[in-house]
Amino acid sequence: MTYKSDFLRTLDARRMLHQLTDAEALDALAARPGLVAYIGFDCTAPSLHIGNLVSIMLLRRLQQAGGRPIVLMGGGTTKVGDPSGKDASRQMLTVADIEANKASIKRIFERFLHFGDGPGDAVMADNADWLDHLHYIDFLRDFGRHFSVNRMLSMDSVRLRLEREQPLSFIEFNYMVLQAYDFVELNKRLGCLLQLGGSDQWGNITQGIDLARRVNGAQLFGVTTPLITNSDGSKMGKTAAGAVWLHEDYLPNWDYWQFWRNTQDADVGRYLRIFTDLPLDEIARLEALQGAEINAAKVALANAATALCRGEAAAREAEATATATFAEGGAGDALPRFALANAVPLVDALVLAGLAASKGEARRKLAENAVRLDGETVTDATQMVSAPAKLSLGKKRHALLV
RNA sequence: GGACGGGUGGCCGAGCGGUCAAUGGCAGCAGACUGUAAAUCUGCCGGGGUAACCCUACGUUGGUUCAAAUCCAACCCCGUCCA
Repeated sequence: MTYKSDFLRTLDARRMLHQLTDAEALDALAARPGLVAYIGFDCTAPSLHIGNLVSIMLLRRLQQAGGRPIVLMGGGTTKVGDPSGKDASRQMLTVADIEANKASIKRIFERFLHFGDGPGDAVMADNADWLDHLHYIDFLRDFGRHFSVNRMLSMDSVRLRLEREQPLSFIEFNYMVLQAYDFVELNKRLGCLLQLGGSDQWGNITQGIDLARRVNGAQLFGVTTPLITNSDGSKMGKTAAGAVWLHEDYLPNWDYWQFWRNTQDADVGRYLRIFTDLPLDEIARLEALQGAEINAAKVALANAATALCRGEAAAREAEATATATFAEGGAGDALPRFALANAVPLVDALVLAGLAASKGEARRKLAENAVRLDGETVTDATQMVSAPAKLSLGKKRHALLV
């Protein structure tokens, strides 16, 4: 269908729509300014990662379309743990960890959203504010009676776990109940009418919609995005170092830029649409590039995505470093640097520079002719290395000893 | 509470007294080919050591044995069914 509202039209054009409830009514609602929508973020790690980025972009697009985004920190729900899409229950996080994660995560959103008190400004909420002090019996009587266990058992998040005979504890079983209640609470407190999320959140979202209708007759809406995978079907956002963190403290700008730069050909257009604000006609042009020329599209993607999350300067520095390092065979400023006071054997230098996890691995890589020192292939583990020098493992990984 | 099944390296999953640092698959890393792509092929893939070799590891703790991931005991955890 064609949407009247900027918001849904944009999401559709950028292929960020998976499922939505009552499309026509929602479209009408979104066509008026000031639609309030929320997404919840659990505080399971001190930084969000690429997997959360679609959700963040969703809020950004809402704000760009004149809506009001609510970032809901899961200060309360993180204490319970979402079973969606998982086989094993997450290790229980301590309250102190959750608080620390929350404080750290909050900072990320300021890059993507404008916060404030105006009608279109984003606001931050924390479900710990209402979940931490729930009275169990009251809650069961007021809300618990609206949940059908029969139905909950049929929801993917639960059913798949049970079918695979994976453990599911009662605490996790409660997660969707709490998330449903969040929606009702945000509706009451902030006039929130829409919950956004990844496709794995559909069940949780519809539970909230149903609960609101039963409790106070409100009509709420839900929109989910498709699960973003690489075109080869693998999970997006994994690198050698693990997750691709949005937070600079957990992943340097250079690596963040490189992550996008190394996107597979087949994914470039899709990622440009979802993860950048570049105009769609520009994206169409970039996407159409053939052969080696598509590298230009990848640079554009890396620049735009990095600029959003890390700032323009970071993007420019990373691009300059990439040119100096790959095109010119030299070394750019953004390469990782490691202080080296005295000459050390090559194996130790490789470990120090983070190119090998252990000396054994360093030796193996040397034996594979994978190591270069200032551009020359080296194989002698006992060779002494002193600063300044550029160490390279393979074609892509470089480090400067200074 | 009872019966049965199970807990193995990042994940899945073999092994069920020695030849086991542990088959295989996935993921990952590197090499070749390329375009810092994909696909494909090749090698590597617990730690230390130039090496011989040493150390750590198969839920936990003890035990049997010359020798245990493999046998025994207790305990912890999980699943299925029963109460």
